[in-house]
Amino acid sequence: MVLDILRKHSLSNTDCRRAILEVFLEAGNALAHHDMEEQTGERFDRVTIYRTLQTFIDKGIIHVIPTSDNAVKYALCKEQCTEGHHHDNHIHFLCEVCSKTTCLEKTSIPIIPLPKGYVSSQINVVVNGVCRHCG
Amino acid sequence: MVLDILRKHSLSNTDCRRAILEVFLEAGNALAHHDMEEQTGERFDRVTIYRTLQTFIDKGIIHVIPTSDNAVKYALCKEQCTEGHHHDNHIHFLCEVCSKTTCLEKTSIPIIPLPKGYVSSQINVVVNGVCRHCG
DNA sequence: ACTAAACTGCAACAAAGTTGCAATTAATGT
DNA sequence: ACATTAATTGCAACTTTGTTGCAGTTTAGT
Repeated sequence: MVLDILRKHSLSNTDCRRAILEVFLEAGNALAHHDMEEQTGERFDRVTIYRTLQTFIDKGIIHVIPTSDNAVKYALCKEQCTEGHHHDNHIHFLCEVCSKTTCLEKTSIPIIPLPKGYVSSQINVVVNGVCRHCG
Repeated sequence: MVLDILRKHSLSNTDCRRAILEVFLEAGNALAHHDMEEQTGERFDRVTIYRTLQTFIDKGIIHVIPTSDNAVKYALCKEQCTEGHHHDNHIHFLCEVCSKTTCLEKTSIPIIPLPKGYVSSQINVVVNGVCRHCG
């Protein structure tokens, strides 16, 4: 699984990359850099984690979520994303109780009417509230 | 104008508060903490600016915009906002050319269908693209 | 003009993110 | 299996962003 992802994006198979992908796959929700340090058992340097996450973004493996609490979070992309182009047009949900951020893959972003002269290239929707598990 | 705002929210009239409000009124778009330091001519301490911005948020004078480039930006609220409760249910637009963030006051946030069990309390929509002036 | 409360600046700190460089590790061909 | 090259990592140092406590100053109200 993890190895498939790395091979598919022609990334070399290293400890850190494997560990980070495993954490993403297990978590199922979005994670911050800080979470990554913890979840990998402080085995890797902060800098290495930053660089690995950046590599994954560049390759279209993960995407950044602009949360309303201004913590940068990352989540796995689905199939559609490729190197240089992300297509994560789903809604993100930030639970106020458990403060987990999840991708609502099945919801798609509605068409938003913009004023004259504005052209949209990407739309980010972050919904705050109470999630399925905490409600 | 500036004095009216301060009086209306029973805030005392100080140099820093006046300066910051003036910058907001002149700019018309959202500004980051860093912009504030610059625009006020480095006259005030970083800490004072942070605290002033926080006071304005608490009083419902400005609101925070969670932008997709993960810089915290602030913009003036319209009439509806009051102490403790913000009602900025408009869309924010981040221009990829001039990188200015603007509030699209006249657009309102569409109804977003959530999966079963999710309850929404606030929705943030940030549209990236090219704005009226750069398009 | 006086006083209490509010506000500001400073110092010190913590957290988040970046860069350069040397040492290590992975992938390749033989 | 092994040597070579290129990619990756860890470390040190640094920048930026944001926070806290405290002492000195300013504001609002009498």
